[in-house]
Amino acid sequence: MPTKTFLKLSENKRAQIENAAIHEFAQNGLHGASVNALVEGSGIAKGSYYQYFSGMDDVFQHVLSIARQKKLALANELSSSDAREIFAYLRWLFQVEILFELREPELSSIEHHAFLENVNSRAPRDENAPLIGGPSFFNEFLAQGILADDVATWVDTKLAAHLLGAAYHLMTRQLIVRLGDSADALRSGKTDIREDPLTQSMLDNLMDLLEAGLAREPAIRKDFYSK
Amino acid sequence: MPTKTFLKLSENKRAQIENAAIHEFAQNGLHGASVNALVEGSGIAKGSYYQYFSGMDDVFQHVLSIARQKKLALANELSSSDAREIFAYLRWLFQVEILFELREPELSSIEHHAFLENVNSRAPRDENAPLIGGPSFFNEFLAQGILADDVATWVDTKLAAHLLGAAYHLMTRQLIVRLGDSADALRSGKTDIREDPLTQSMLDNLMDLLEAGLAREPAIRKDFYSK
DNA sequence: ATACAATATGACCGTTTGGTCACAGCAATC
DNA sequence: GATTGCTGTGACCAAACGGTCATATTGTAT
Repeated sequence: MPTKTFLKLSENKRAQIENAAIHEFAQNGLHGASVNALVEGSGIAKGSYYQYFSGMDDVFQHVLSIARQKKLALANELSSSDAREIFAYLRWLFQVEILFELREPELSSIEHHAFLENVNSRAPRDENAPLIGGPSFFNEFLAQGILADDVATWVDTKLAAHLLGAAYHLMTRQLIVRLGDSADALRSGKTDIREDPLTQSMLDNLMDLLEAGLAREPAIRKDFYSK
Repeated sequence: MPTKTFLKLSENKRAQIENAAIHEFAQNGLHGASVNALVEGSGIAKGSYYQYFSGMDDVFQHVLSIARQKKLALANELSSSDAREIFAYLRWLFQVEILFELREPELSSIEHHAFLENVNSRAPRDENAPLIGGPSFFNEFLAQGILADDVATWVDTKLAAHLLGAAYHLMTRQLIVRLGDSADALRSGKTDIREDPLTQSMLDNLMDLLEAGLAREPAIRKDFYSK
């Protein structure tokens, strides 16, 4: 984490440093970034930089925490109408993710980088943080779903949690591509995402895919094939 | 692609170079690898290396093609009993992927790196290659499924294709972790994956998740909730 | 005004990076 | 033996890398 010296910095100076880091990491991820680029982008001396952060990892973690903070704020802003039902909650999660990607594309990119670079490594995950979209998050999510009788008991929660995690992290960009021109209205807030027909129809489709797989007994499913 | 000089090399020398590259890329991906490491691992002079390849990308593409080749060979080896039904084919795909990860973990890692680094970048995908697991592959897969009446017509194939792609690339390692000790028997070939109860039960669960979402009319689904 | 601590600075360090190139070795042709 | 063309080599390059540190500047307490 940053030193106390950094935390004492003036608002705009800190913002300048953070924005440069956000820009760099969003483009190149953690592994692709360079300290020199971070420093030059910040407009301060290199020595100062090392007085604020212990190294690149430190900066990345800090920026990542900013991203998560902002997403949390956005999530609070977009209150969910009926989060009790578990698939309504999942749908709400995707809406938050879409809005976050639209409004804070760089911070969103950083989160994706963090997720993917974590997946990529064979190192054991950090299970300590029950983060939104993290490895243990959807596990807990599904466990709750079973308790609430929204998810079928036969579902292998660990397996399904990974499936949800993959969908959660990899689907958003595709959804946004599909939004096309109507993305602008969502980004600016002119359209409420909860009432945007295109978004909702895509989410209908996606949620149907997921919900059908999670909510039903396979024996019952087999009896009522669509064909 | 490699120069003709490289293709004229003796078997063991070429293998030595390729193995070094495989090792390096499996560990660090394309972006994390270094030319120097590739050269030193190969035991040849740097000048020679640049006589074989135009640069790191070139080596990576070559190694990637090796990986795809080997996976194809493995796929041919593991003949599918009933590939006509589309979900049986999907199940077979996952089995191939599991075996590939078990028997050629480094090549598999390279493939995953290629996929993830591609996802990560905002650059447009290469749609020219209808590769197994590639962006257009599952699209075509689902289109066929609809024709064969295995997939419901209401399914948004592009959306679902991305979901399948995500599952395909991110689930395998989790599946293998869950295999635990029985992985060794599969790796050595002592157990046929098509008859391994643990594998099949996990695939049952995974396929149920996917199949239920893809095969059924949402209206029908809603009538027959498991609860 | 003085003293002392906290902060800011960029020149500088050794290392590693991707890439080149003049030269050496070698086999085939004349 | 001389000539030619292909292959192999590692010293060498400029640039970039992460990181340090003596020094300069600023802030604060006395």
